[in-house]
Amino acid sequence: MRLEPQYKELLNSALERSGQRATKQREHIYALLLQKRNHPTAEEVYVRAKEDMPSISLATVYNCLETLAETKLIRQVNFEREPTRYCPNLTKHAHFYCRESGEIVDVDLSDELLDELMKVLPAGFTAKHIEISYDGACNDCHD
Amino acid sequence: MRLEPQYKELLNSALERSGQRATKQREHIYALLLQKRNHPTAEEVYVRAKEDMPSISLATVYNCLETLAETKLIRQVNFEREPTRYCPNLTKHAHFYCRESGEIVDVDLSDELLDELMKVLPAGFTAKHIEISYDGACNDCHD
DNA sequence: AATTATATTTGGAATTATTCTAATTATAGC
DNA sequence: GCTATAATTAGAATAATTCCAAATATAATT
Repeated sequence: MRLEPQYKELLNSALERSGQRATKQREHIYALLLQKRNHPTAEEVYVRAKEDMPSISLATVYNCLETLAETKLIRQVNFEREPTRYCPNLTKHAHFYCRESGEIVDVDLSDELLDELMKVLPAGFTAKHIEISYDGACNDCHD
Repeated sequence: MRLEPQYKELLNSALERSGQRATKQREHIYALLLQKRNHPTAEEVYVRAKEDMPSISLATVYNCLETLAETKLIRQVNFEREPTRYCPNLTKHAHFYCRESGEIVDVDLSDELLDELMKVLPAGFTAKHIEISYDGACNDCHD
């Protein structure tokens, strides 16, 4: 697995900005998230990471995911009663979870819609973050 | 603690509809969620439930919360890396979580806004449920 | 009101996801 | 290359939740 130059640059500058070091493990995990964007859990990332880096540990996978999330290179995605999943799509989007096929799909959100969502907050409240999760049936699983 | 007649009615018919029995424990837990609407975790519900019903077990608290959620008398509320919380407000609303004070506030959502959120889904996708969570600073904790 | 079938509760063990810990190893700056 | 410090590692610990099998309660029937 290869991390494309523009992403390598992005990773290095994000790490440097936050005073953290570039390591093989961080690069590898970032690369595999970018390469197959299927919202894997930490456990799934671990399995995939070991294919090319058999000595990596689960604790390191958690550490790397934490670091990448902290530096805003990836996002955490949560669904009810599910382990946390990880997503390298940095555009403004929500997630749709099809409980039948298990598939998770990114749903783009316009700035206007996000603005409207901010406007419904009570006076004096400011949100740093909105998480929007849909769940239902995807087009392969209409019921 | 007393469950008001209209809620007792609501509980009994919901249980009957789904072929489940009315029990002291279910009634008690429903009553305490209605009485203090602060989005407690299962553990917090357990502590409060024991005040008036010392013999209740944690497993039962989980069972009752599960039953109440299944029958749509309460909703589960999830925040990143937090235990599930429970909410008896059945109107359409989102949740705002103030990480500083720990307070969770209901945010009413109009049907129009929910409609717009449904419209941004890709063709062929139908959502049974949308969960919207804000997090930031509440009016007591502006930063 | 007793009997019975079945649902529910209970305490504890098991599981799952995640975090912590202390020793080893790697990195970046000199 | 040396040194200081950060990151990785394996395994233990924790937190939240679910599972299990025995005891109990409920609702329906006699």
